[in-house]
Order: sequence, then C-alpha cells, then structure tokens
Amino acid sequence: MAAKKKPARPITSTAEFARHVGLARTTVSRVLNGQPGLKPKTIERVQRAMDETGFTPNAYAVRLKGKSTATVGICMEDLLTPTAVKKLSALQRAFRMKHYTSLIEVFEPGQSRQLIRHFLSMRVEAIVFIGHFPAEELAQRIDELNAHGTPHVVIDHVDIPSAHRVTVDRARGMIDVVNHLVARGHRSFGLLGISAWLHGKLGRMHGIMQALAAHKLPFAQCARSLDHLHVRRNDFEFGKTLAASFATLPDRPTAYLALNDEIAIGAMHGLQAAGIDIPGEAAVTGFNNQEICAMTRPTLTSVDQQIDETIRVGTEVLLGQIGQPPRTKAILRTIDPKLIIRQSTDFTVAAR
Amino acid sequence: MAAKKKPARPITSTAEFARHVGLARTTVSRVLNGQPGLKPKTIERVQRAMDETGFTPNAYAVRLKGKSTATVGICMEDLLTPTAVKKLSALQRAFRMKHYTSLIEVFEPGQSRQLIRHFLSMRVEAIVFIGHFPAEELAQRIDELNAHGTPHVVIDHVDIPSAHRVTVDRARGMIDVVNHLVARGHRSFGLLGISAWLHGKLGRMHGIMQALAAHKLPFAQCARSLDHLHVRRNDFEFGKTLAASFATLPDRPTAYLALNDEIAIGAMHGLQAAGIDIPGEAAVTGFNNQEICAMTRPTLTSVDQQIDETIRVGTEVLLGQIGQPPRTKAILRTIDPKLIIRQSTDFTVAAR
DNA sequence: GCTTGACGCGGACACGTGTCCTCGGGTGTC
DNA sequence: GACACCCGAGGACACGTGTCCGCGTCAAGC
Repeated sequence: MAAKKKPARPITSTAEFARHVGLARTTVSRVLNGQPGLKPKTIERVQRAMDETGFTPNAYAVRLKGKSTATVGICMEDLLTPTAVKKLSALQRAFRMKHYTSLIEVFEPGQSRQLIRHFLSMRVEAIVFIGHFPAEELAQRIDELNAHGTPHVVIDHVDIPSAHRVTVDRARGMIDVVNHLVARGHRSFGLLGISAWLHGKLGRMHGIMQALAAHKLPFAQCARSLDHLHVRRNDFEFGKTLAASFATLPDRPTAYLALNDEIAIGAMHGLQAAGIDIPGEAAVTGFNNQEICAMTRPTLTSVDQQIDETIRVGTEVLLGQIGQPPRTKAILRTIDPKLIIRQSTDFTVAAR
Repeated sequence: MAAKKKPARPITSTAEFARHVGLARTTVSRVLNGQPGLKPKTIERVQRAMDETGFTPNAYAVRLKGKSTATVGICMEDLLTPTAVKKLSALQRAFRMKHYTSLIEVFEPGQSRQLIRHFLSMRVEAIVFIGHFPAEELAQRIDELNAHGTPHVVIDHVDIPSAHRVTVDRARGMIDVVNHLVARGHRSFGLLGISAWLHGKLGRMHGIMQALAAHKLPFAQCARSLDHLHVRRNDFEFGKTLAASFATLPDRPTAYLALNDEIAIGAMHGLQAAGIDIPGEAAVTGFNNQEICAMTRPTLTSVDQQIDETIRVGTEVLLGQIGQPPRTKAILRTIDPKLIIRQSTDFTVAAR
C-alpha cells in the first residue's frame, strides 16, 4: 500500500522532508497547517510524500512553539476497579471528541507529587482525578494545583473541601436502599464494608442513618457491622468472609447492604454456602449496578451510579474552568443515583 | 505546605525561574540535570524555589533537545473488556518500572492511521497493541511501522503474519477443556460464540477440533453452534440468549464451551432459567478465569490466560527490539494457559 | 600578597517547528 | 511586448531547553 520502501532511517524533520519532496521547508509547513495560497497540485504532492515516507512533524517542536497543548491529565486510583475504568473510558472518549489528548497515569501513594509534576511539565490544561485516594496527599496536590492555576476536577472522592468535585450522591443511594428494604419488612441490617469514615454527608453511612431515623429505627440496634473481624478489601472474597461471620450469629440481620457489587455477590455466595436462602431468609444489595448483577442467582438489587451523567458533568466542570479566572469557591456537583430492584430483595419479611 | 502564594501567572521557563531564584539559567539547568561541581547550598536553594513556585521544566523543550523520549504507545481495542484492561494495567506498571511513559489510546476503526501518526509524532520508541482489531486495518498499520522502523508487539491478536505477536495459546486451552469434559463422559458439545474465523492454528476452534479428533469423536456430529441465530456480542446477554435457544433443542448437548466468562455465565443463567441443572444436566466452561468465576452458582470452570506471564513476555519482545536493527522474521511467542476446574463441570455423565 | 582552585555567570549554539517577510521566477492578460 | 499577479524560495526570528566554553569572583592556603 502506502509504505513500500524501507528507509534505513526515517525522516525526522520538516527540512529533511522538504528536501526529499523538492520544496522549501516553509512551503511544506504551510501545507501542513492548511494555510491558503497554495496550488492544489503542490498540496497533493506533499500529502503523497507524507504517505510514502510516513513522515510526521515532531509534536514536541510543534507544542513548544504553539500556544495550546490540547492535553488533559487523567489520574486514576487504579486500572482494576471496573467502575473507575468505565469512567476513564467515557472520559477519554469525551475528550477525544473535543480534540483533547489524554495522558493517563495511575496514582501511586507517595509518588503523586512526581506524577502531577509530570503532568505540569507536559503543560496539561487540566487534570482529572478518578477514584478514591489518600485524602491528605490528594488535598496537597489540589492545593498545589490551585496555587498553580491549573484547572481540575475530582470524580468520586468527595472529602477535599478545596477541590472541585463531582460525585454520585451515595447517601441518596443508601436512603433509597433502606427505604426499599424497610418497605419489604426488614428491620435489621448487616453492613458489609460500609464505614463511617466514608465521606461525610454524601457518604453511605450518613444516608443509612438518615433513612433509619426517618423510620424511627434506632441505628445502634438495627445496624450491625463485622468489618473489624477481617482485613478490609473490596472484592468478592471479603464479602464471602463477612457473610460467613454473619451466618454464625444467632440473631443475624435479615438484610445486608454491601459497599459494592463484588462484596454483595461474595456475600450472597457466603450466605448460600451456609444454607441461607436469598431472598427468602436474607436480602442483599450491592452498589454500582454492574452487568453481572443481572446474572447472579438470585439477580442482585443494586444502585446505578449514572456514570455517563457523572462524566458529562465532570467534563462540563472542567472545561468551564479552562481559560477562565480561577474560581474562589470550590464547586461540588452531585449526581442522583438510581436504585435497580432485582430478585435479591424481592421477598417481604413478615412483621415481627 | 509548599505552595502558599498565588502567582497570577505560573513561571513557565527556566530563564524566568532563574531570575526569580537569583541564579543564572545555566546554573539552574545544571542543578536540574544533576551535573557535578555545584555547591550543596546552591542545589538546595533551587530545590526550595521549585517547591515554592511549582515550576516544572517544559517537557516539550526537553524532549525536543534530548535524544530519547522514553515513551511507548499503547493501543487498546477498548477500555471495557476486563481482561484487556488488566493487561493494560500490568503493562503500564511494567513500563513505569523501566521509567518509560505510556501513551494510552483506543483504536477506532477507520481512525487508526491518525492514531499511529499521533504516536509517531510523539516519537514513541515502540507501540503495543492489546486486543482484537479489524485484521486488514491492523495489518496495514503494522506494515507501516515496519517500514518506519518502529518496534511493536501485538498482544492477543494473532493473525497478522508480519507482526511480532504474543498470545495465549487458545487452542491449547480448548484442548484442555475438551479433554476434561470427555473424561467426564461428555460426548456432545455446544459452542457459544466460538467460530472458525478465530485465528487459525492458535484459535479456539482449531483446538476443539484437534482434541475431538484425538478422541475419535467426529466434529460434525458432536459439536454444534447456534451463533447464527443471534446478533453476535461478547456479553452476558448473548450467552443467555444462546442458552435459551439450546434449551429448546430435543437433543441438546450436555456440555457448553463459551468464548469467555461473560458468555458462560450468561449461558448458565439461561440454562438454569429453563430448568436445566448445572452441572447435573449440563456442563459449562468459560475462558479468562475472571474473579467472578469463583462466585457464581455453580462456580465456573474456566481457562486462565496467565496475564502476568503474557505481559512479561510482551515487554521482553518489545524492549528487545529497541535499539536493535529491525528483525527480518516476525516473532510469535505463545503462552500456555491453565485450566481451572470448578463446580460447573464437576459431574460425570453416564456413558450412553 | 600571591597563587590556586572552586564556583557561578553569561554568551553561544542546536533541536524542529510556525510564521512573517522579501524576493524572484513563471504565467497569464491586454 | 509590457504589465500585474500568483506561488514558491529562502532568510529570519521565537519557543525553552541542554551543554560547552571562556571569564570573573571569592576564599583558602602558602
């Protein structure tokens, strides 16, 4: 097709390329940048030579000279959390649509300073954080960005007051969950991986307490956690282990609220292994509404994060800062989640 | 902490920064590049000023001048396939360890040429492809890279003869699966999403045929596919739909081999919904051995891709090309998968 | 007081590009 | 044949950095 020859050394500069085509360097440059006043035949000659030689202008030289880099940095908690990666995917697509290039890197505790410096040295126009991070370390990075005047937005991690944040309202999600379970007759709740340190008023715990209070159910008596018995993780095994512990309790709860779908599915597995029927003897809820929720036995009630909406708002917040004077007040936008009811809670408990 | 002041405009050049510190630009540059012959006190003065001002040298200017960009391009099929993202995660970590920066982009059919040009303009030292792509389009890109002299490696996609490739031996995986199922007494097999167009000798179909032949089981009579009845996808729903179709057959197979775990789990769901017991009345196998396999009911027998090993070999192949004369012969390295047996196949069928 | 280093200064060049400018050659028009 | 006009050539500068080199300054050692 295009590239037939094997140039021992590829052409690396416009000057060299222009010599190869038999034109002046400036002429080639004007073709590449679409300037007017050129004979169509000349343009076509350059195009063809580019295809043949595979020459590409050095982006570093272009960006050095040019005003804008059209680049954003994306800092990920990790690349293994499915929902975080989904957000990354949506975000990267959104930026590509707007002709921004994304630099994607993973936040390593203790190394974040270097990472941000790398982004800044690449002259990114903005930085996005996706996921949960060590709070004080992130807060330092945000303060530095604010001082530096680089726009940013933090998605999901909510307890950095000085940061612009976009997050699903997890409290709202848990309120919906609790209301649903209470309506099904449940009065005792096991918490799987949900702790009070999770993000204040928008956190899950806050929603649970608020909802229980609205139903005049005293939290201390109704809700129970066994997280402290095991090493905290966010995967199937953790849920399974927790469920095994709950199964041994004489007065075990009838409903189980998990931090995420993985823990919920693990918990279902653990409860079922102990001979407990779901949803007949125990209800279980997840969080994130991953596709797998519709494929478990029973299918899993879960809370949908509305990722597309989150990313839409996130890019809006970010692009709204570019080219604007720095905002004095931090932005906080919340997204309403959506409860998806499935079989794992589809059983009404007889009132005691 | 570090950044207290709010400079209206951040410092953008070493010259400006040097003026701010009260040193010569060259002196600052020598500090930044760790050259000898500097008073410790001077070094410390520069360090402190960097922390205070948040100044970072312009990477574009540095890379323009410097010899090596220490950058690799990673071209992903998408960011939604869990196993592909796992490979990305491992690969990015591996490169970071070797002080390479990764540029991560998604392959869009029809846009791949622009993408590779972008990588080349960023002067990447090598390019990795992860996943499955439109074959002829990828082949063109590989030819261009070969002509250009840019090292590459393709992970997973195997039917590009001119490309350096690393892949798990999927045929080997299916041979293990079939042997296992035959040993359990199965003689009839339903194929879920597995087609002959999948990659020749290393493809799944080839392994299945080879294994059946070894057991003197005629493929045409033993294996059956209903893929053509539905729109091909790779998710849970596709498996569920296929299973529903198989369930209606009077002489349905006793074992089901799925393209991946998602289809397998969907199929289990579909079969169970039709009242078919697993593994009592039907065996199901997946591929990829994702964590979820241990959490389904029953747990799912699957084939582990050995991702870490794949990535290890992949980086080895890639780094072996950098700085070397281009190889005349394409490299093909295969990784042996590992069958993980679980409940979904744990039942021995009575011989007919 | 003189010599000798140690250390920092500042000029110079190169990297590859975009853009502006002047200039010249070719073409078409009347 | 004279004129204007179009289009490309080529010189110049700037972008921010790394590096080399000669020069000045300051302090310590004799």
